Amino acid sequence: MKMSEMTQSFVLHFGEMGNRWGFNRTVGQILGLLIVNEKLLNAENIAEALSISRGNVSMGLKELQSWRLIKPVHIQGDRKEYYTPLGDIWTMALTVMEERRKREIDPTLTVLRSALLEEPGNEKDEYAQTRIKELHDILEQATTWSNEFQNMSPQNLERLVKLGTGVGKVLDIKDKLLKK
Amino acid sequence: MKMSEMTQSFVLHFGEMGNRWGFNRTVGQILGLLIVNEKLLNAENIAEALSISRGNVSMGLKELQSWRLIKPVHIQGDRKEYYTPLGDIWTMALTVMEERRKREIDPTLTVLRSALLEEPGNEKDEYAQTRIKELHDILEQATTWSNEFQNMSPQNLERLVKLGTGVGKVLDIKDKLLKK
DNA sequence: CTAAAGTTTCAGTAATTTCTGAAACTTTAG
DNA sequence: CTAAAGTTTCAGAAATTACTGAAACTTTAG
Repeated sequence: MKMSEMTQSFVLHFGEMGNRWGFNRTVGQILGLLIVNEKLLNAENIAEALSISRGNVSMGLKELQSWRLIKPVHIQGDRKEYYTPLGDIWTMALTVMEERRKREIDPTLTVLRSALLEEPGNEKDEYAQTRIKELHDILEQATTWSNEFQNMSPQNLERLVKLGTGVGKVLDIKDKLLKK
Repeated sequence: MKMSEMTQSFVLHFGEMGNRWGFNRTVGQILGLLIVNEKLLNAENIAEALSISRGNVSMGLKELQSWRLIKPVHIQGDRKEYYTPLGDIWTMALTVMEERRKREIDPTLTVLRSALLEEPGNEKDEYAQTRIKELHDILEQATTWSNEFQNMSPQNLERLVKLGTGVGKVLDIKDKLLKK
């Protein structure tokens, strides 16, 4: 499993980026490798290609599965597990979005909600609660929206995205509708 | 600068969350504290309230300014700098979005673009490039979209968000309109 | 059922990130 | 200009996170 120079540099950078995207460097590299490789890879291939330990690969594959980004594939007559990305790039992007929401927004919402349930003890607390409420409302809205995305048909989703710089137009259309 | 119990627990959790949102624990705590406090705070107040070192506060304030989330305020006749959140919660949410895009998506796009410029050396590279192109297109689209958000008028933005679960419906309706 | 092939776990170690506190630097009142 | 007040920097320490590799575990061909 020698990587071509292009793949090599892509995978390396993808690892760094994975860092920012919510998983660690090696997990990012594994994902990059699986995305960019047409052939299925097993844990051994991956460890060799990335020069990381077998154990680390195992952890990484597990994490990527928990993100629902890859899946194991059995090959007839071979005892090894092979891995492949789950769905096309579009699906993966949506999945990453949703998982990040779960990991970043949901826990914050929980905290904010419990703060809002408390009885303010004084004016300072009252001020605090109004700010917390604002935060809460925004995050809740973001959640609603993210769900909307997940449930939209792929075609509609694509059309919405293609609308690109025309998101504002959607609003105009809504106006026209309401006037009828 | 003693925090009420409510503030205390909010700030602590906000620190943990800040972690996931792109800055470190103390930076998150500082931001939480500034958001939830009506009164302006100076570096000393913050260090005391959070029991962290003066130097660390200085670093944190610097980072929050680099995120364009807070600004220093001079008070007549006081030599200390005071700090306050920059803009309302809504603006801050947009700012965080944009800054994250800059830090997460933009560098990735750069890497992908340079990979696409290379001449594929064989079929494997060709396959890799098609996947990389797909990724590139999605991230570019996301960027376009994020810009759209930033530039939208606050009213339209609010209306779009309020649309909530109705974004899909608007598309359906658009279809009907176009058929006429 | 056995043993070979493969995978996962986890304790210890390595690498990275964050934090402290003292020294260096900057600003301004007098 | 001086010194007091305030801020920033940064080297080293502490805390956290990631990685290795060997041992434990699981699966399956025969």
